[in-house]
Amino acid sequence: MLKLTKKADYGLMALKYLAEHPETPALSAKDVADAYGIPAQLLAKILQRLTKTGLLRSHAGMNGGYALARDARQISAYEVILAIDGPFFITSCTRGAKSCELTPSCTIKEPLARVNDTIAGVLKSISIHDLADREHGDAAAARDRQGLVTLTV
Amino acid sequence: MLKLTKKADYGLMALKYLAEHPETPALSAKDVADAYGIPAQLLAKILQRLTKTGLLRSHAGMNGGYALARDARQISAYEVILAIDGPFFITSCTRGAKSCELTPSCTIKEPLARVNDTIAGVLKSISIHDLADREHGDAAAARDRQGLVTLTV
DNA sequence: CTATATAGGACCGTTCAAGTCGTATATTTG
DNA sequence: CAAATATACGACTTGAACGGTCCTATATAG
Repeated sequence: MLKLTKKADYGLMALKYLAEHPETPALSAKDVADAYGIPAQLLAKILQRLTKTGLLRSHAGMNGGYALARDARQISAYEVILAIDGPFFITSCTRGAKSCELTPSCTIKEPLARVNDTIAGVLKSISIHDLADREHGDAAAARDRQGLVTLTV
Repeated sequence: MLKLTKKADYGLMALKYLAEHPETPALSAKDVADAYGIPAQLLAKILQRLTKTGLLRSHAGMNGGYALARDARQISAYEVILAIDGPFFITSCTRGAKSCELTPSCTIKEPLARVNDTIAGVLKSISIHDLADREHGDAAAARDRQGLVTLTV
């Protein structure tokens, strides 16, 4: 429980891979799938979804494939997960939902909604660029050393 | 996705309810279930599990039931979720696991493991007491005002 | 002894993630 | 043009996990 779906995992891995190969104009779903040993057809659908939500740009035909629609720094893990898995909520009953099935009995939701927000905040603070090139001495590495994101719950 | 199971939800609600009724020596699973409209048998098994993990103390027979084994301040949401749903990990491949199926292809896991730790940290910082009595002017309310927990990612 | 509880195993239905298949369409290249 | 390569997309299958019920055994208060 509290798991990312494999699709979201695959999506993040694929975007990271694309971010690591900025020289190539486009990489096919098969290219990426082979690189990670992911089912190609499944990854294709994931990338199609990311294209529809505007995170990727696609090009059909030979030598076609996918490329990041924006700079890797401008794409957050949150966006990717949201695009693939849809909105996530820790609790069954959301704060936004007008009425939970157990209303008003479910008094637990308000505090947990804040946990939810915290998680979202963390995911928003992580970019595809952070996932890639973690070994280089850049912002991501600096974050490693002394902690960049500070959240208040 | 990234959802708590209903069982964990129920467990948190039940503990909160117990924390709100410190005067009664014990509340039966049925009492709590009725209070929230939760299936009694299901809740019973959840409470049994929490008893086995030491978060609750049980007493069979008439006027029996469950009571918190510790002060509500000393029981974290993390413990409850862990007891009910087992260890949770954001990614399929854990940092602890010696080899993920995709090793070494899954290069995404390290950054996400830190997200995982962050979430765990947030859940550890929330006690059953925080869930209950949120309206009273205590630590929980103070936390509302200016933020208590500060995490570094 | 009886009513009320916990304890716990067996079982079932539904849902959903994960993956496959098939087909239509676009595009490059020979 | 034709063939090869890709995206686009809907339908389908399979397996596991969640949510929930049922049944039985045991403990205990009155």
